[in-house]
Amino acid sequence: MKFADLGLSDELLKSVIDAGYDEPTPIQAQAIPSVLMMRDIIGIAQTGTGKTAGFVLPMIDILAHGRRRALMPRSLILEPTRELAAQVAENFEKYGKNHDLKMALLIGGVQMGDQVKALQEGVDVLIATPGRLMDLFERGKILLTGCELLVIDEADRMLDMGFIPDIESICSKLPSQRQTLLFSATMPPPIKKLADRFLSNPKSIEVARPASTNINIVQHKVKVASRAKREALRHLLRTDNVSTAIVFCNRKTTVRELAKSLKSHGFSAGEIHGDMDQSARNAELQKFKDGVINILVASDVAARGLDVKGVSHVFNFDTPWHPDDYVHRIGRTGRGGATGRAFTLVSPEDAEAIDNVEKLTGGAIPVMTLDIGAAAEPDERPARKSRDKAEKPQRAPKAEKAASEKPARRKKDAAPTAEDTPVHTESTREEPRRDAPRRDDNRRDDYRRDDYRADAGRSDSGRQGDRRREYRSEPPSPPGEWNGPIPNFLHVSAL
DNA sequence: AAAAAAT
Repeated sequence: MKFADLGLSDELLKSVIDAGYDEPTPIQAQAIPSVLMMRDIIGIAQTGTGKTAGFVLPMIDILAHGRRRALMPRSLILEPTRELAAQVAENFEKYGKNHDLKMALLIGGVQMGDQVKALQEGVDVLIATPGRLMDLFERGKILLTGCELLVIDEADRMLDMGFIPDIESICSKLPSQRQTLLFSATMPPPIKKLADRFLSNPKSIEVARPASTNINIVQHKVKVASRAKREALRHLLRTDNVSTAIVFCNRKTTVRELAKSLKSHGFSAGEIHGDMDQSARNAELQKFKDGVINILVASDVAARGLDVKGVSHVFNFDTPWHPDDYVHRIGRTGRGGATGRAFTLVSPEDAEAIDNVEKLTGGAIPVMTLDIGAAAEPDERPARKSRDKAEKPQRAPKAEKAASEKPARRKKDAAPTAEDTPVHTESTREEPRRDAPRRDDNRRDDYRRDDYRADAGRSDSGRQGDRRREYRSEPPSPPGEWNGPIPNFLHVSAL
């Protein structure tokens, strides 16, 4: 399958080829012809699957016909974060260079003046985060009645962020005669409901199972006492052939402190999180893209969709609370067919979270132990379960495990791991058959955690808080499996 | 337990 077979115009094909692409990704191959036929689409796809070009390319051809008018954008793309919106705008610029199309990027954190001016001059494409779009709409700076093409990107993320009421309100301002494309990595009931309400006879396109991880990413979890995390990270940064890395933390404060610490240890690091103003965020991201720094310490503002070429490593300094975020974070590496490496530093506090991640992704992540000193004196409690002991032989853990354990269930997980994992790798779990039901359990948990009512807005957080408490009051799961003495620190040699 | 998004 070639791009030339998808029905795109010649001049558009030229920009695609100039950008270095020849073969469409699966989602592009499926989405582009349908979008060109003006179908509504529900696309279930992770970021990194080429989803953006999947809608940007056909949109350019659709918009090539017709005229733009002041204040009346002809199409609208909604994105959950400013960075994502900016990225989609870059795509439009790249692929639309042979077309006379105007776009406006409507995001918060920047002056409204230029945005208003662009709207007054007339735009073909509006790329927006919901907040700023609503703001401008309420100020009467936009008319959405001419907007006959709508893209709702990362819908599940929008849901997480409480944007669904905004989305509904925006949808109701658009003409009912329009084409709507909805993309989401997962399809929880509220998103399905949204799709039922605002899409007509949509074509479903699914390219990757939700929450599956890219086969090009070699994953490890590194057991480490929480106070040894920084040292473990530095060790990995120095020894694992890191060219460019994103280090994710769960808290903005951790991001700040870690970035500072890395710098003081001589690393070329920067930071990005939501407490920084937009220009600082942009500047750090640009430094990272330009190679001025090669380590970006980030909050989950950068977890989804961020597309920086050539990120060799993703480190999870903390295991994300929400297992979906794990998939998104590590998806920042291994892009475009390259091989990436993802390390998750797992301290006892991360035990429950990593457990949820493994349930979601359907496979135990291989464990790696480091031979760094600080990790050898962790603050753990004695082992509690016999299973734990069985999994912590002092010697040759691998051989023993290999005999007793079934291979990872999904080949795609097993393949890169087997060939690329250092010798000192073991698997911590032996319950493969429970995978399927537990995955379902986990998903139900997801639904319980968030408030999915259509009218749930940010002002409704009290209710959400109640639910969270309810969720958390369930019986606590046992502490981390490796709370017992950490096994000998096997030397990890050639990584 | 967090983060994000309008100011």
